[in-house]
Amino acid sequence: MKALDIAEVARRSGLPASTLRYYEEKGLIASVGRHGLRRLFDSGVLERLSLIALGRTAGFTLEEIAGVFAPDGRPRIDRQQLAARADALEHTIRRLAALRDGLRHAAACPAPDHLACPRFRRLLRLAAATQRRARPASPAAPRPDRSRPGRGAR
Amino acid sequence: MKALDIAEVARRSGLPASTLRYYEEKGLIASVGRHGLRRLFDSGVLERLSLIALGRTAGFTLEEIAGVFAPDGRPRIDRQQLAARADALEHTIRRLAALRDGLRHAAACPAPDHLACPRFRRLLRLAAATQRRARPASPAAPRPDRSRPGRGAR
DNA sequence: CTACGAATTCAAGTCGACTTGAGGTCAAGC
DNA sequence: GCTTGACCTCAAGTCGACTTGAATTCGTAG
Repeated sequence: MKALDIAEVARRSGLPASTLRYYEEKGLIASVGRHGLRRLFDSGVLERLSLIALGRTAGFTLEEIAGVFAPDGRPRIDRQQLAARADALEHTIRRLAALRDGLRHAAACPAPDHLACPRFRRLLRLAAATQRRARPASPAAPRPDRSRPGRGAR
Repeated sequence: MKALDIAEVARRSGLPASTLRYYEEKGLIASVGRHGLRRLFDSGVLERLSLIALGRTAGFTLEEIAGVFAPDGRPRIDRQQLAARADALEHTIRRLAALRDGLRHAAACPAPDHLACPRFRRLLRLAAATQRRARPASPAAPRPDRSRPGRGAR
């Protein structure tokens, strides 16, 4: 495990350095030391960043994600809570699957007004029924695309 | 289709009136008229709100959601774009499924440190690989729960 | 007709997650 | 040993999505 400087972590993770500093400040990641002023990260931080990204994709706040790690830094094992989150996630996944089907159908359906299409309405109802006070989720649309590392994609 | 006042729509949709006004201002919904100052909504707005909620769950911004509706208010049929969004969503769903599996496994796995568990690491790698600049997603965690209409969720 | 309470408008505030900018430091190359 | 450029800190700004509050307007019950 050789130490990586922030630029290297940024390059490998695709996150801007500012975000890495921010994450450190929030206690989501930790640097193993400094070289002068400069932070040095252990390469394990990359794995951790993957985990964080994953949690973000699932809609957890940074605080919640931080809560999954024990103070010592390793993932904490509150089996009960983990299972609960998995269940909630399952729920979200189902809603998203319904939306995906709805979109696909809308893209193919010849009906001029989707709201008139029975199939579409069924999907809609299903999705609405599945709904249970969910917070916004996320990454779906083809955006302007400021992809590369440089600017932080969010 | 009888006209509903904002309180009724709020009650039935579970959204606070302030959010409904905000959505109207943003062009996501429209009132069919006024009774004095008071907005009147057509009951179809409820369906539309479901669609909006669904889009939000999938991580679309309000602007993006608004973009899916044609100026006349019905869902617009840009089949190409719809299909693209469905694909992006598919992608997200897969990541979330990986996370769900990871969580379930973590809740069950006897290994003291999940990062040491080969199965967990595999899921992590998979998730990291699947990752392609995705925006935050969402609703997953069991929160403090300020459920009812009153306070807006999120 | 008056009072009450629900709705309205508009400006400002909040929250999470970052980004930006000004001004400072320091290790490495020349 | 000096310059340079990557990094640093800290405060402030931004963006999306709403919420809150003050001041005002009405429809309706009494």
